[in-house]
Amino acid sequence: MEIESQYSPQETEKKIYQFWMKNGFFKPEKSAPKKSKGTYTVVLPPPNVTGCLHMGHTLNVTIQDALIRWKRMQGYKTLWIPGIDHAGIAAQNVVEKNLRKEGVSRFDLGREKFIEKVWEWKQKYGDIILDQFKQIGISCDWSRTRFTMDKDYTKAVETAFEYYYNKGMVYRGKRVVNWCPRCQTSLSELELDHQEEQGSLWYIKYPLADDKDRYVTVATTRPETMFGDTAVAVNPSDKRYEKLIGKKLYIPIINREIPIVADQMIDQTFGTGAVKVTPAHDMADAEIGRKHDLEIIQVIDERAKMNQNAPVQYQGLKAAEARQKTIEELANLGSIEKIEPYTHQIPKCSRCNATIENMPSWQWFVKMEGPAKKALAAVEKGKIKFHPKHWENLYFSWMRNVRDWCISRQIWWGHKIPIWFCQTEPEKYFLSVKPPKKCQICKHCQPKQTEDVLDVWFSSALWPFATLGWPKKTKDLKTFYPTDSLTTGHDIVNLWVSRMIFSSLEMTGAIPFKDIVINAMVKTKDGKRMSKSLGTGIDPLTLIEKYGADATRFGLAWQITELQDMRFDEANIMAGKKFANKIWNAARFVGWQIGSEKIDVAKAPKPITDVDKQVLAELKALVRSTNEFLKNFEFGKAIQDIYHFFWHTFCDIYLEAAKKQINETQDKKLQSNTRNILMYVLVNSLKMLHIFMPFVTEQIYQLLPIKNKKKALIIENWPK
RNA sequence: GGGCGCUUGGCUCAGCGGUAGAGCGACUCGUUUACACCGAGUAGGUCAGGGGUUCGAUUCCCUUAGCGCCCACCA
Repeated sequence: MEIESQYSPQETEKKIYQFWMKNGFFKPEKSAPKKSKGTYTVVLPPPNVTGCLHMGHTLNVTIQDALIRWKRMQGYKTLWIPGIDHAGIAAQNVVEKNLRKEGVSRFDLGREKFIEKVWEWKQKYGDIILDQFKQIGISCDWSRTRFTMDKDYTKAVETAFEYYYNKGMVYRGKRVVNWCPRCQTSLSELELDHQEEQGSLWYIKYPLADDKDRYVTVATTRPETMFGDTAVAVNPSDKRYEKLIGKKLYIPIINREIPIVADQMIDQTFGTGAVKVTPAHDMADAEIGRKHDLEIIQVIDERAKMNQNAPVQYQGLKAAEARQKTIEELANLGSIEKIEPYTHQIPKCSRCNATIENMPSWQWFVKMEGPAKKALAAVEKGKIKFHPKHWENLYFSWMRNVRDWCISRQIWWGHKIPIWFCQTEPEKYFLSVKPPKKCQICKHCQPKQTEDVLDVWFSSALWPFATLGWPKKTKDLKTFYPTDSLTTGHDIVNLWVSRMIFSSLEMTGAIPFKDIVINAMVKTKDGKRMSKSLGTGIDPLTLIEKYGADATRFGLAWQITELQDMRFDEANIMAGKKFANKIWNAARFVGWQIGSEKIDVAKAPKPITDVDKQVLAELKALVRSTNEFLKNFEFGKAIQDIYHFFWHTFCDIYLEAAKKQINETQDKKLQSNTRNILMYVLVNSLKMLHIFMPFVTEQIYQLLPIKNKKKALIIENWPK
């Protein structure tokens, strides 16, 4: 073989990937043997349309590709379905931000036009993201690529909603949400930034109703919400207030009567141990309010101004202005006991930095009691396993305390909830997936669909089966479902994995997957989060360009342990590049020793010398341990062992010995046997290496003189 | 506030009841007909601190400190 002594991934990788694609090796129909050992299915956690490839994705798909390639070579009918998530508010944000550069808001455009814009974005960037994945060399069946807003997928979403609705599991309720007064939408916790602000803690005296000379002092950072107070809460075991529980207090200024209630939640050591409860404007207070059946009085509106429930002189004031006025008025009344400086975290809108207001709003919920029970049992009984196991704790703790799922969002981009409101009786509604011909309530009005959109996770929860065609009874669904393993980060165990499990049990009656592989979070060497905005992110595409995809994959796989974080060290990628070169040169040497004679590697040659014995025995042991490691999803150990064998046993010891066994003897039998062993060990090493470093290994395979060679290494038989 | 994880040679990490290993890096020597992205070696750690269990602990338990993550309703 006339080959360069330096392996250059950049030229090879593109060529090899095209070769695989052209031959359809990623498709189960083309890659599986006629008599397959069964199926092995994986669904790719769909990246957001907004995203571009980061180290987390790279690690995540490296693992999945190793599994899929391993199973494919073992003779399973393997399918790996890729796709993209429409990413709800994240996508809406990005497009909105882009529009803002042109001085246009989404409200200027209107809903229809805006959604068109998001679709344009998706068309443009969806493919870019998938191309990035291809650069890593992953073997997804691209012909089955799905998007969570595709027509068929939308059908699945509607069917799922219908299912819950018809079973009486969907309801509408008022709940305190995070509201951005500028963006006019509720936001999830993930969409908030917390900023430290210097504020004050005001100690305000609330007089007792039956004895105006006595009072209870409450501490608050938000005095202006006092007009919405419907109780004062104390800890039941707080001696100071024991005798006051159940008595009434007056809210200063407005002199409305409110009860003193007892609640475990109250921290006796904070402030005065007595808390004003404003169920409308505080999540915690809302919880207390629910427990004690308190009235909810909203005093701040959607624009963060005081509404008609506040005293007249306050109405229309911004919350901050109202606070000032409240303090002045309280001071005049002599109701302020003291003021302490207080530093606290203020929630801000991550998009526009406006201060978030908590306020009650109507939302849609799915009852979780039934689904959670089933989902819990599936993991408890071991039908679904977490790897590493301890991650199941995260799942259990969430599932055991799960609250009803708020599935509605007040954004524009997403699946519209198929609920229609009667215009005659506006409180009444009905379900209709298609625009209804007439109102099912009053039979004569023109019903209006809710503006709300479903939580993105509602649709991603259906991913394992909706990608296979559900609710249609497709051949794919029948063949490939349930899937086998799901690989993802621990950050979305509750958001996503849990929801896939119960959704699958509800919709299909089956578990969505058997094994959940939790991959580590990739952090910087100093343990910092990798983030673009912090400038701590590392772009995997740059690494691929610099060292090659094989090296990048190797470097990441090498660092896989059971830990929750991976401190990423680029040195390992460099080691990967060296290793790729080592493999390349070992193969070059073997090819050189052999010439053009085709070697049969179907069976292991018989050893003659001690080194022969050693290398063959170690290879055999390696195959066994590698299978064991992979079965247990211990990828780091697997690649480290293969590396060690290849470099130190095969190259350092056997190759050196082989030089002597071939060149320093006249023994023809020993010479040819040594050549056979060289080729045999090389090819079998390549097979195992292939699942982590697919490109170099395939390239070498293509060049080697082997008898009865398969068309490609990717469909070769896994060593026995 | 609660929960979880981590703390082992310069760096990234294994390991595990009987006084420590790998890769990278460093150093020494060697090799220029597979590979200098190489080979053969060497140095380097009181296994975060304290306490306990034990014949014996890096390994088990408690505790302190630091780091990280998740959850949460400190007004």
